[in-house]
Amino acid sequence: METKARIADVARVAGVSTATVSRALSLPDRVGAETRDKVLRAVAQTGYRVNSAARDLRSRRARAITVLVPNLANTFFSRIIASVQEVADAAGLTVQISDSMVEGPRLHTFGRDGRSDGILLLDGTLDAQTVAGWGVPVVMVCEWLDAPGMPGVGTDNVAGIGLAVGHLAALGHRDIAFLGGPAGNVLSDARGQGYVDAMARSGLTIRPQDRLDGDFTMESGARAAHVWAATPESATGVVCASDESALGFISECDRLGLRCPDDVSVVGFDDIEFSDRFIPPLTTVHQPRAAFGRQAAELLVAALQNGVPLPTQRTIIASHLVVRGSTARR
Amino acid sequence: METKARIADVARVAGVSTATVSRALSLPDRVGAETRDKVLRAVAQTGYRVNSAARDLRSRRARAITVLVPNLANTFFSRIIASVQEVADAAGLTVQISDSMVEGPRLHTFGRDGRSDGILLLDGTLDAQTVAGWGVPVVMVCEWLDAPGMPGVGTDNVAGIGLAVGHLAALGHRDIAFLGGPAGNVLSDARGQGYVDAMARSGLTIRPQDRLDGDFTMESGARAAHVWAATPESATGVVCASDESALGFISECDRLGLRCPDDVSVVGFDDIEFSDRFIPPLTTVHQPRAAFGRQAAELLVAALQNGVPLPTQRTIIASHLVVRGSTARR
DNA sequence: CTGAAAGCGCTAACAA
DNA sequence: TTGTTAGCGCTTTCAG
Repeated sequence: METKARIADVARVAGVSTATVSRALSLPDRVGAETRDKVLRAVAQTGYRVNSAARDLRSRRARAITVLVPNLANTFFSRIIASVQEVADAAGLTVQISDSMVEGPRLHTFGRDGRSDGILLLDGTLDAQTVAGWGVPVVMVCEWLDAPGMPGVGTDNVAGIGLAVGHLAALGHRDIAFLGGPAGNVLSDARGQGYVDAMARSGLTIRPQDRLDGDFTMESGARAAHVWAATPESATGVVCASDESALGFISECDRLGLRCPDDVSVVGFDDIEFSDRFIPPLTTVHQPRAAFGRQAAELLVAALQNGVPLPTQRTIIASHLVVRGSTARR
Repeated sequence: METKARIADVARVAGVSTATVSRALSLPDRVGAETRDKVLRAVAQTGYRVNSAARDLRSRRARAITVLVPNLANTFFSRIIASVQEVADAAGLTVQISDSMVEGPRLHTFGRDGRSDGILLLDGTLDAQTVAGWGVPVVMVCEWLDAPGMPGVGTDNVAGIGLAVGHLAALGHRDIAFLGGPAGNVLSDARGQGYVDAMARSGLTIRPQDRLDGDFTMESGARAAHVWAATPESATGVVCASDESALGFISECDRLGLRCPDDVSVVGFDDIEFSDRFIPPLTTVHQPRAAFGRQAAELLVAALQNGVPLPTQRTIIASHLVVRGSTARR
């Protein structure tokens, strides 16, 4: 039960060969019931655990998948990861979570280092060539790369923002601003496009001052609040590219003496846990994060375990608007 | 540059032995400059990456540490993990993040499976014997186990709550309630004790209705708000065992038409990012999360790489009160 | 400073 | 159903 029992120790105690121990543990069906019991007893007695380095090396697979997240502090990701864990657990796979914002060389070792058999990538800012170089199946979640043919799961961001703009327009808002995400980010671009499309569709005009810069963070939302408040004839409704920036915006407005939704209506995007508990509760575009994680993980697991080919395009899961207290009739 | 170059391929291209390639990569000093260049060129040309399964097996170490977190959705943990990453990166170690809430058997394989050399444990609810069975160095962060002699990094929770109670008392509050954490949790217990101690120290009495049940979550805070609001002569100030529960409490009060801090003063514990942006901004006990992560990681890395023995007790890092807008004079 | 050779602990063929 | 036999790809003595 002590330091480190190896498979040979178990074999000796059970009175069988190491191959039989190995089989009893990973392919219980291919071993006699009696033998299996003997082995399991020996395992318990010796406290044996397989050494995965040895197993991975020999079997050329790690029985693990890696989830690459750009920013663990972003609460948006945690719910996704939770459902990935569920699916992976059910399939007998270990989940490793890693930061995709690592410096140069290490970024290239994912997959190739033999530590995981597949990757769930939640970061759309990586170089497509780097990703291709990983040499293991990759499924994108939420974000995506420019590279064509990559499997992914996410929502229709253009349509999502359309919901938000439509809601504000229906409430009588004519001047609707957009608090964007970081430049170059695929989500920012799509959501920005959704704003343009939806404004046109509603017959509304976008004025220069209606474009507010942001980067998804609360701080950027707070900064945008200052810009917005200092603008003459500023918009009466603001659609934000993320919940966090929306919360930052409302919070800073409050400090400036401007109330939401009395002085300004604000819509977020994501529906993170805090949004429902904010004061006022945030009207936002809900993203089915659990479904993202589950579907992406299922795709990857099927590819890994049953050789099911990965799709060559994104799977789109619809978002919907959750109307709460941060928006009001103009 | 293709599928999978092995060390032998690099050796052939460079015209040296595999042993030399290995040395050139991990012990550059013990190899001639010219040879090293040849090898590095061959590595670049072949696109070689070491197979860590093979390396880990042979060298009997994984060059990785595991961070075990009970709940990734809790934003409290992310800042801690970020600084762990920094320290580990600097030491050339990989960080693996895993969920400590996994079911039975898998819980026993951490450390013993050869996938990591040490563990940072952020969950105080695990069985001490299970942890001991991991067979690798473990450092607790924030929470701790009953087992004596375990190294850990955290704050003085009793003192922290004392700060909160003292603040409310100084503001003239006489009836101060405590919204607790989950029963049996070490943090809950310590913070509950801090409440009892501080109330006594301030000469204040704890009435039965001043004890509000919670479990650190926003929802539990919201439930407590109902209980509190329905109580006659309810407390004028509430100290909460976590920021999330404090936010839930304030939010639900607001829905009940009760304003913070006008109708009730609320103090949180943790100082998560959202607290500063809540309306009102939350007065709370700040926990130095980055320092927790950094110190714990440094302890572990020193033990792993330089054989520095781990301390046999917790390292305490002081918390401090951040006064914001959720508390007011009675 | 470099090469040859021997495994790390395990699983996958291949036999029996 | 079980055992025997080879390695998986790498690092590490041990020589030279």
